[in-house]
Amino acid sequence: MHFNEIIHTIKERREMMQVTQETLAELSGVGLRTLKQLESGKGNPTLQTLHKLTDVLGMEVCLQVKKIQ
Amino acid sequence: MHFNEIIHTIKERREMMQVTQETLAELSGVGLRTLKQLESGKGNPTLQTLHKLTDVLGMEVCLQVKKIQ
DNA sequence: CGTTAAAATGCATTATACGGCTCTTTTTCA
DNA sequence: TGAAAAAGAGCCGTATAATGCATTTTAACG
Repeated sequence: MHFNEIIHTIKERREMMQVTQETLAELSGVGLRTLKQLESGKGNPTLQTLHKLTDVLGMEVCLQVKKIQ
Repeated sequence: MHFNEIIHTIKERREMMQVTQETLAELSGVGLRTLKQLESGKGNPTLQTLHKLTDVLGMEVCLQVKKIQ
């Protein structure tokens, strides 16, 4: 899963849950500025930030062996 | 997948491939100091760092919907 | 339109990840 | 059990992620 995909997934999931950036920021404990930066594709979030966000979104970060292409 | 699991997976995978921290650091472009810190459980890697490492290890970061427990 | 909510952006500050260098500790192996 | 390799840890400068605040832009809707 590529960087952009990960970011996009977060945004998509948030919108699917009909939650504003502001609300997600509050619920997750991530700064609003940080979330905005992330979703607009500028940023390189830490694992912790990613975890805080995905947690609220009912998702989780994982590692998996790459599929052969 | 919890934080520690992710870190542990990286270490496990590296050892499985019989690669030293030093070699993985070189191959991935991640600083040796950073990798050491990571594997010893101290650290909060950025997505980029994680990506560099997992890439060399033939793995990838992904998001998935949490399973119901 | 005009209004309002949501999202994006600029600026500035603080916290911390990254990384090199060196030294210590642990592990490995003949 | 002693030497060498690998891993861990301290010190510390640099880059940048995280964050707040204010402002601007965009989207939604009457």
